[in-house]
Amino acid sequence: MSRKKTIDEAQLFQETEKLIMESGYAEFHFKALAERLGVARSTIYNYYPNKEELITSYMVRLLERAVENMDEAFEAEYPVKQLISVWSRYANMHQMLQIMPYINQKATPKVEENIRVMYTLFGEMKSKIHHVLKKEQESGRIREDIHMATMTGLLMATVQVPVHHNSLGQWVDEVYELVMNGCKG
Amino acid sequence: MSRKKTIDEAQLFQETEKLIMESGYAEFHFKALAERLGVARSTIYNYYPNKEELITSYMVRLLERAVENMDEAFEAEYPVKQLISVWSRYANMHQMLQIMPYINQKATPKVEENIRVMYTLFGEMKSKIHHVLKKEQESGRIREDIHMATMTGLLMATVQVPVHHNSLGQWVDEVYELVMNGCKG
Amino acid sequence: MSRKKTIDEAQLFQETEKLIMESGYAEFHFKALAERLGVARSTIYNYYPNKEELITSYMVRLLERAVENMDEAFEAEYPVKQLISVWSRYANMHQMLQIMPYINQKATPKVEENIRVMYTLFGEMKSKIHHVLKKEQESGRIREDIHMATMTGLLMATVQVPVHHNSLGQWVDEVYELVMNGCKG
Amino acid sequence: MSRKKTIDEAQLFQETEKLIMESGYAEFHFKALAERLGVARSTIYNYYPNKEELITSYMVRLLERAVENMDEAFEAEYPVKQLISVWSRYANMHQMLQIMPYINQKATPKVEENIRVMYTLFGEMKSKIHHVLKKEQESGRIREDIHMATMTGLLMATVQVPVHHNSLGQWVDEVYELVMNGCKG
DNA sequence: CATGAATGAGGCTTCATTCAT
DNA sequence: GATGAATGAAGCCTCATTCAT
Repeated sequence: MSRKKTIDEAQLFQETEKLIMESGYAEFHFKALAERLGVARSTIYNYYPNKEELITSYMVRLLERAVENMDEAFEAEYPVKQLISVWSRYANMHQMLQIMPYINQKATPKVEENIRVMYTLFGEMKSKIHHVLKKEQESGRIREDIHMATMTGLLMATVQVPVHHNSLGQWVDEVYELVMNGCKG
Repeated sequence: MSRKKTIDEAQLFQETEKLIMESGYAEFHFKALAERLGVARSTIYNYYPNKEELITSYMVRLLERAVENMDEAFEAEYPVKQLISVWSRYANMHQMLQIMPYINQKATPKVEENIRVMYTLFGEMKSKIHHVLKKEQESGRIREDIHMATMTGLLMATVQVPVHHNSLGQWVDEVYELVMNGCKG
Repeated sequence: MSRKKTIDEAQLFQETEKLIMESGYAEFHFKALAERLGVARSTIYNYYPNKEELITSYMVRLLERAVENMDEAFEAEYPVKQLISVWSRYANMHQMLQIMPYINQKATPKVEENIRVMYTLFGEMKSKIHHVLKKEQESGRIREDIHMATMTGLLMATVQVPVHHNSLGQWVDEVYELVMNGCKG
Repeated sequence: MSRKKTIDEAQLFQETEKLIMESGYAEFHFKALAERLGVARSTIYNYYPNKEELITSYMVRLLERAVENMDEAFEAEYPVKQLISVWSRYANMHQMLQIMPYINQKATPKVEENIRVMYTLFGEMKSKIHHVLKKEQESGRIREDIHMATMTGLLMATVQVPVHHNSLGQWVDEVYELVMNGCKG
């Protein structure tokens, strides 16, 4: 009946991510996006009515997946290590979240909703980490004399530790080792 | 007619920082800045020829101070703790550095130079941390089986750990404790 | 996939009128029209090649009917009253004509023709009113010391008098009374 | 101190009026306006933040003047004639008011306020006409058997009667004669 | 015919920046 | 130096319209 699509949401999200990771949010326009996708700028408006909705929709999806993946930690042998591992796979998510203050959060109702959803997901995420740590405390594998919030914070901050080594696996090993046993010689 | 209001660099930097900390780089315009300073927009151009130069100059100065302060760590009793402490006082610097990708880095030669200087300063900073850690390793207070870069990274990442507790002092204590001895129970 | 909804000119005109009466010409898009008709926007192009042709065609038809109805006045007992009565039934036409300045009159040859036809019909209309008044003058029921154009104009302007009372009939009675005998006490 | 202005509000209003009278509201853009004024489009934004504010501000001023002028009628020898006369001088106002439905009335708070003010002024206007008619009724110069609203409406509608004759004075004479004494022969 | 997809033209706005005083 | 005025570049967005299926 109608022409076949030349782009789809997957491509849209993919280029959105690439664009932001490469050049930051300041360079994220529909103009640039359209150029990369090889379509007219207005075409994108047939998919998303403005850039805020596109980017927040993308971020929601990203967060959703991360939250799901986090469940792996519950069944893993070394839950904390698993957390770090999952978390590291979402390094880009961390960067994406960093741009949230730059988003015009009142653009449209849909945007506001997306933002709300993101906060909810973010809360879930923290809560899952919390649960994992709590369980570990109960089995005596994690100390109890430090505020949970600090430990959670440290764990989440590890995503910022640069990956200098051969493999992500090695990175995870080292970071896990440090987080668990500290730097002391 | 004209009130002949005068501004100086100190005010300029101060409002620049406030503006960015409050609303992020996206809200950092000469328009907004001029309003806060109570001068005409064009007046700012008598001091800085464009916004990139202003902001990068400000950041250079900030970094310089931080690098200087870092030297305290060399003489401290607990050098690593001191590092964390200094570092935490520059939380805003961390946020400022985060906006670097949003800056049009090719604006003018002066901007490019500022960026270069910043990278140099950043290198110095890492190097100082490196030295501190190295010295600690030599005196056996820090382990040697983990890549230095990972430890440095973790240390620098701690600035992201949120401060939930009463005092910054307590925060430093807890983070230091975790960094040194880990989470293990 | 496609529901194969069909539309006809009658629906098209009906929704056109409703749309314009409710929201004015500024809100008259094929986008809105298509939504109300429950068809794809592009479907309308199978009937009318652009919005100017659609709207001018609609207006031509409206005017044609009004002109026809005006003939009733010739046979009526009180021709002037009949005129006012017919005229009042075309209040919406009056509103439609008001949007003419907003139409891009050079859109297509067909549009230009429609506009021409409208002017012709409008002329006919005036001429019919003129004839009615003339005949009334001849039978001495209407004064002769006022320019015919002014009287015609006043008659046509009455359509703007708001209808505050119970019935349209009452409105016609009052306006007719005023037009014939004036406000004088 | 600063450059001298190349345009002022008066010119802005004047061209606004001309533009709308000539081409209708659809052709009223800052682009067209800027061309006529011989300035850059963005310059106009230094005066009015959007077209709705400009146009509604203009209309408010127009209405204000009309309302003021209406007071002449109270002191005039033939108040109703005076009303028609004043009213006719504001023929353009009538056209301007016609475009109100096309204005995006929620553009900004200022626009909303302007609209409110306009309604207030419009109410004042009707009320003044009402008073004049009432006073005339009391002195027996105007009939009492017709709804006031209808007479007010007719009076206000006269602005639509086209001016075919030499002078506006003549037009006023004829229309006044008709309004007072009617068409009857 | 009906449709959904793509597009271009055109209008809206915001700011950084330049300039005359 | 300080200022207010003007401007251009750049991004946003909406529709009418075309086109392949």
